[in-house]
Amino acid sequence: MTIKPEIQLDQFGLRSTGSRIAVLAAFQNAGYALSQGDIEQTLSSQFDRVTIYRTLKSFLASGLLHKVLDDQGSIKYALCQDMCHQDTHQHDHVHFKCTQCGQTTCLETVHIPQIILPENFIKQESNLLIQGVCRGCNS
Amino acid sequence: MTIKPEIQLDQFGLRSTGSRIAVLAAFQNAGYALSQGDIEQTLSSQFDRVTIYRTLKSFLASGLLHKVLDDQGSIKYALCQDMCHQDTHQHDHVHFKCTQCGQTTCLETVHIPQIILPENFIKQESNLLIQGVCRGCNS
DNA sequence: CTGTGTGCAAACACTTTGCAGGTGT
DNA sequence: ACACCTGCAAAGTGTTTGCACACAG
Repeated sequence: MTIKPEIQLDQFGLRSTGSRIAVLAAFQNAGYALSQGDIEQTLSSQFDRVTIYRTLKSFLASGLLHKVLDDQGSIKYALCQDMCHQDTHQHDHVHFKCTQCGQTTCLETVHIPQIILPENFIKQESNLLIQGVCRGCNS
Repeated sequence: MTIKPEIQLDQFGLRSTGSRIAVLAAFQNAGYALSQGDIEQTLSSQFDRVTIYRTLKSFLASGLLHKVLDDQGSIKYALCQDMCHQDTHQHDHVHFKCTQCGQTTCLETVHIPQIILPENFIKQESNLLIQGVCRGCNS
């Protein structure tokens, strides 16, 4: 189920403003990762481009969104899930980008296996992007 | 050991020109992933910025380089290794980006484990970027 | 000689910054 | 009331395209 944007914003210590509610709702509706450009289109320029950049930045900082890597270099964002709260995050899931529909989704159920690094390397964070054909396009 | 740029270019069906030799040599010397900007700096603007973009593009197309993801969205490139030839590629190794020195290296010896995707997802390619502290900086 | 690569100029796309005015709490 | 958010303008950065000339094979 989907939490009402105003409430979720409040939970993350963010003020409820028009643009924030709209951007958050866009993520909730999409269900997949969005870039700044995607959001601008979705909201059909209701809000200034700059505002969206700043909104994304504050969402990232507050822990409402996490970054999703892309093979084209365009950074995308996705909603953090239940295991994530303002401070504790849980992001070891796999991201899947479909080469047909272009959508990048979080596969919450698929986790990044533990990787053994060579001596003296310290791991802090990891990102796994798998590309291929998604369920919807594979028919 | 390092192959002479002219010979390697020829092996991949590319003409030997000044910029291509210089760019390829830059990758050989660096030993880690470079972005367009890194190359421009390394070659201290000996060549036009546009030429470098086009050189990278042709290297990618011919299979001499492969893309390396970055958490900032700036795409980097790294030399393909021995297992790679014009047609057959082998890129299931891990990329490691050091948060201190900023270098992204290919950990050729660390492979991406097999991931089991949900029903009906077809995997074509995968990219694993691990961030942390590298051997050199961890002292 | 021929087709491909290069340099320059310009266009295009993406992101950030400064500032004045508006808004949530 | 106050701090924070927004919109606009502008600058900064990264990447692509068109065209004339140069060069590798």
